[in-house]
Amino acid sequence: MDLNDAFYFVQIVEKGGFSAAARSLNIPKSRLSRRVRRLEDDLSVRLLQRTSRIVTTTEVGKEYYRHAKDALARFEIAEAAVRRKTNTIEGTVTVSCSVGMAQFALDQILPRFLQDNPRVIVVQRASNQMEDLIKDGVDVAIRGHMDTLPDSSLIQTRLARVEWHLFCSPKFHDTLDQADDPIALANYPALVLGRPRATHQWSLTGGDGQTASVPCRVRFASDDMSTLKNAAALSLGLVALPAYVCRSEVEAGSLVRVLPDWTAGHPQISLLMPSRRGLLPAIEAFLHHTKHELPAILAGDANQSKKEAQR
Amino acid sequence: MDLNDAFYFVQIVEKGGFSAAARSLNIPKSRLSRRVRRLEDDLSVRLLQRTSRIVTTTEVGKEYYRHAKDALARFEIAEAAVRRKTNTIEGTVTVSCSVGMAQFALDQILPRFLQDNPRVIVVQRASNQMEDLIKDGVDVAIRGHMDTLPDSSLIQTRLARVEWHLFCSPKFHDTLDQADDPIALANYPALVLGRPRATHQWSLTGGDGQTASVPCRVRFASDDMSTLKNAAALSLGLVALPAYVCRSEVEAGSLVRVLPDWTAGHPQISLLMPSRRGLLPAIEAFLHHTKHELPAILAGDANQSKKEAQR
DNA sequence: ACTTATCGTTCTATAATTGGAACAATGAGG
DNA sequence: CCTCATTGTTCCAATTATAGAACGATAAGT
Repeated sequence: MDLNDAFYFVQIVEKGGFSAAARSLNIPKSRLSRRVRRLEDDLSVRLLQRTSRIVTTTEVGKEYYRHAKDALARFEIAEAAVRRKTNTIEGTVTVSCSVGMAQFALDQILPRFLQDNPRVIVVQRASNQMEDLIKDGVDVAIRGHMDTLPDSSLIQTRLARVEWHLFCSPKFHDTLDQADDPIALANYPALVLGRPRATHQWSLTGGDGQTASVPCRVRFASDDMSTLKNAAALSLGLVALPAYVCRSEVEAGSLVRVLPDWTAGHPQISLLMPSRRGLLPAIEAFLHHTKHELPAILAGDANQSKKEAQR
Repeated sequence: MDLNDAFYFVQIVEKGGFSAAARSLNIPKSRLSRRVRRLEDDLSVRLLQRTSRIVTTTEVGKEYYRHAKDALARFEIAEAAVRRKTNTIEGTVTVSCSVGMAQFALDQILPRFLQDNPRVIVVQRASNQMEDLIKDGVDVAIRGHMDTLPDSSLIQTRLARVEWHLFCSPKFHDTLDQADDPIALANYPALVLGRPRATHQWSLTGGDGQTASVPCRVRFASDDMSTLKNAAALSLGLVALPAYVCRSEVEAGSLVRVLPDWTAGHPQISLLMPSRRGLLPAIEAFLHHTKHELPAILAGDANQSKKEAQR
């Protein structure tokens, strides 16, 4: 009974196929094919039902997967325990995050982490669509979300809450009829993140808890926050963005905040991990670093901002 | 990173030495020696301190042993879970069949199977369109078909051949011009299964092998055999249905068979499975049960029919 | 109704692992 | 002090697993 067979099997289940697993592990798929067959022969039961096109896990296969995955996690813990004792923080940490997070928050965090941990390799996957952490081999994901995340199989840690504000250029600000009433902002040209819905509107929350839905006219929609920011600076319209994304522009005066008493959302930023892998020292180190550094950056560390302003 | 190395290491720790472990496992000790060294190289730590006389576990080795033993225990649990399932008739069997088959044949078979196998869960998927067994996780499909099935990757077992007959109500039967000539039935209102083609016709086969194609006028088309049967009983027209579907109505006198010497098709009923290898006992039990019971029901078990008639 | 891309499996020369004997190191018993 | 049995390690022919191409099957794209 070869324990590695179980490992290969788990990889195939998680990656969703022989080829996918082979690519991910950088091994030929002929090996996987043979090893799984041997495992099935040993157990004298079919674990994967396969055609040339798709692979599905049988009832027994699911059962075996659950336990085997658990066993493998223990092995990783065993290895991690040894590495910890030998003070070797090394290995690869794969981090998933949104493009915006990459550009405006992790750009400050990751380089420092790499400096502090010279033997760690970081692979960053910036993407705006939430990927399957396990299938894509992601160790840590940093995501913003409005409501509580449903996925229960993931470990989640709250990092910070951020505020979204409305911004526009000073020049555009002058053209507003009234700059203190949400309703008055209706039907101004809007620069929106992502793909706009038919009837786009801003959901604003006032300082005293009151809410307002302001319909707007989509002038430009993009996945990229930088581009939106530039468009706003060129007076093309109003844009709702996370406060930390626009901080430097506001300080530099190229953007001004519209409706300073209202927010355009305050999502929770969470850190997600698949199961126990977080105990690997390199991942643990990344976790610690991020938990320690990210909230200050998202909140807009007051001291640092002031320092920059003084210079 | 070879997981088996960890297994060998644990054995050596538990048996107290390379030779003892080798004897216990019935493998040469040269293997153990090499594997432990490789494990130590991978972890870049010494796990066992060995002289030619005595073996002691290092501090890190003890730590690794604790976790690795734990992981191995999980693997045993995984294997045990599979063994249990392969030794017990239990688990879930997913059965795909046509709606008609579900209503008029499996309705008698499945309850008995469930009674006989109390630890088995059956999931029935009644659908008139052939689904992808593997993609949809179907263990067993029961299908009727005229010609040989093409799909080669599936295991197929012939269960029975059934006959389709023409039926109508006694009252409707009286209105027929001639009740013994296929040609004379042309253009009577027809109740047809499925979606009717532009030119619908019955393909009839006589007792002596002669064939006839009789065009007909579609009055009502439905996917549901029950509804068609009721419509026929209400004298709405002629209907072609499997004999076993209408047996009780014929015995009760609410339907009569038209052209008793002619059949309207005699499809093969087959049982399909994704693979023969590593069958779960529960599925095997279902197979056996179905092969044993279904042919009699489809053929219209004479004894049982008579018994029911006598009561 | 084609072509194309991708899937899992199979084939075979090649590379890695293995078993068993020989090995040096060690301590027990006389 | 000197066997001698037993320890873990090393060596090399024989076995076994492997990589990579070829393969048949299957969807999707055109």
